Amino acid sequence: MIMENRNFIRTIIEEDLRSKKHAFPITRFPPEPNGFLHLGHARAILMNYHLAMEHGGYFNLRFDDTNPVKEDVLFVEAMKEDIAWLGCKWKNLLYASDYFEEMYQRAMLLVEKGLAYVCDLSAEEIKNYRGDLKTPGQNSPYRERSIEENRKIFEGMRNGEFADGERVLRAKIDMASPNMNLRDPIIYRIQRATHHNTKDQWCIYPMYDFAHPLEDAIEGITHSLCSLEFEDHRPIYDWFVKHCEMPNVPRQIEFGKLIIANQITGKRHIRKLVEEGIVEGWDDPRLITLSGLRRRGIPPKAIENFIKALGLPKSQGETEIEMFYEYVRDYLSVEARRVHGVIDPIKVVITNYPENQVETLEVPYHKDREAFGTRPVYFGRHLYIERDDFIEEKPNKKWKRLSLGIEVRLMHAYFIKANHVIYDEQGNVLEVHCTYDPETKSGSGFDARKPNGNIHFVEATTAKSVEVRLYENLLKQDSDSSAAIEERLNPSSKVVKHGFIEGAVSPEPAEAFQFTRLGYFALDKDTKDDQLVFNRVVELKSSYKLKK
RNA sequence: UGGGCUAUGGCCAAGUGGUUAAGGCAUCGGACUUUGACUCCGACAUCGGUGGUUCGAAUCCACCUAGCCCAGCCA
Repeated sequence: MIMENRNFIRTIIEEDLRSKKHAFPITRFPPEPNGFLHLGHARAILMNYHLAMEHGGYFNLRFDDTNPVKEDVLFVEAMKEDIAWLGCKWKNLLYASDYFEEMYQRAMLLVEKGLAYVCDLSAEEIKNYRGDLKTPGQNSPYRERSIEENRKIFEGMRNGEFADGERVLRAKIDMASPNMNLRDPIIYRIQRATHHNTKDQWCIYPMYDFAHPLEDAIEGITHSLCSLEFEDHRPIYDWFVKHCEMPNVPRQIEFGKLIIANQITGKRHIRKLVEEGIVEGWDDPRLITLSGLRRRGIPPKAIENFIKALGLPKSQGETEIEMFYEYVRDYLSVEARRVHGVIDPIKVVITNYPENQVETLEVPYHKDREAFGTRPVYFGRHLYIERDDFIEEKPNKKWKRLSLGIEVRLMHAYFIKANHVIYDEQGNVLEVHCTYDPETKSGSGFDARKPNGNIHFVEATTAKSVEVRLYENLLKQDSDSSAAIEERLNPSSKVVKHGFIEGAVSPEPAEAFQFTRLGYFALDKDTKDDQLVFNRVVELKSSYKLKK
């Protein structure tokens, strides 16, 4: 796979390079540090990064921290970790707050040019003067203040002479514009709050529409990518770059953000789930936050492949999570070591195998990746197999597993035949007594009989006990997206099982293994010395349709 | 007639006047298989609608329809 779609932004960049408009592209990812990044953000991060790198340019990480009341260093650290994890290396780590002085000076330039004025209207009044979608706005009575007066008051704003919300600085554009963003947008507001970077140095903070184009221009960003809802802001973006006389002229280009169907990404919603204990934190493996995906064991490269396959459209769709999982499988299929694990065990006793004897078989970690080496797999009288792999009576000709009187191959070991079943008081299968045929040892070339399928197993006396967390989608499959989240929750989104894995395997943190025939599993951070804990990353696909 | 944007198979998405309308996911067949996985073959759309321009249109024009965004001193 790993098919990368063409996209219109790449075309624009290549044209700009060909026409010598730019020598190389400079992009940026400009998050506001006010929450956690999720899979949707991965499109913006990876596309900005790769589009720049592919064309010999570079990529900046810039925190758009212009609103201290919503932001926190906690989030900047988390975001840095997530972005680095995705493999995106920023050339410069920057903060909008680094430019507060220059922004102030540029705003003053606007004042000097008669293009900005201090407005004393209250928030409520400004709203009323703005008109609505179909009605033009009215000019503020303060719109024609003298340049001298504006300069003085704006200085006063900076110096803390006014209360929060008492005055704002506005750009003088057009109160009758059909584009609401051009109706004399506010560019500075007074807000006494301690900023995570600049502390109490400022009591006025620039608004996004003013700050963002300046940030881009200051850094020499060539292509400023953002999502569709900012299309209406492009005229004002260009207006500020021009009238603030910025030497570099970045170009804003909008694309459709990545939305994954049937997932929870809203900060409010996730916070609520966390507070109510429905999920275990922002990094719960059922969430598609980047930290959740990381904890679950999703390889970052799989995210990159997925994002590249999706492309960068100008339209706005909703992608099914299954497509993402397929890219995870695609990657892990090649990269994950294989190991036998039994998640819902039943005991098998090989009655013709000596007690207290265990033999060792050398088995490759991946049959197509010799470099992965081999591991010792043990075989003995006492084994575990998957409960689903045994049914007393073979149900139909398609059944390729163990049944009474039926012979299957234990992968990498021997053929066994089931002879007898022992039940517990409730009538559940407790043990299956089998016999093995020493002639059928794997690798011996035995081909006199064909087994009724191949199943995996774990030798009981050497096995490591593991806790396995099986995840399903947090929300029910076709849940009505207009319904309340509480009603859409999938009650079996997390199921904990206790099973066994091969004794000789030592899992590395964050490494995803394939548990043969079951799926991919990675060690969770809850793992303790005496208890391995695995998360199921994704199941294997199966064309087996006789599920109960 | 506020403004801006989008519309290609169940989902994602290429395509910018001449292609049998890429590719991926899903689905359905089949081959292979010591993972019912992987891999491999094969099947699977006339491009929101209607008119028009053209020798020729998903690609140009007109009208229509549907959806999304904009009235924070949020980003």
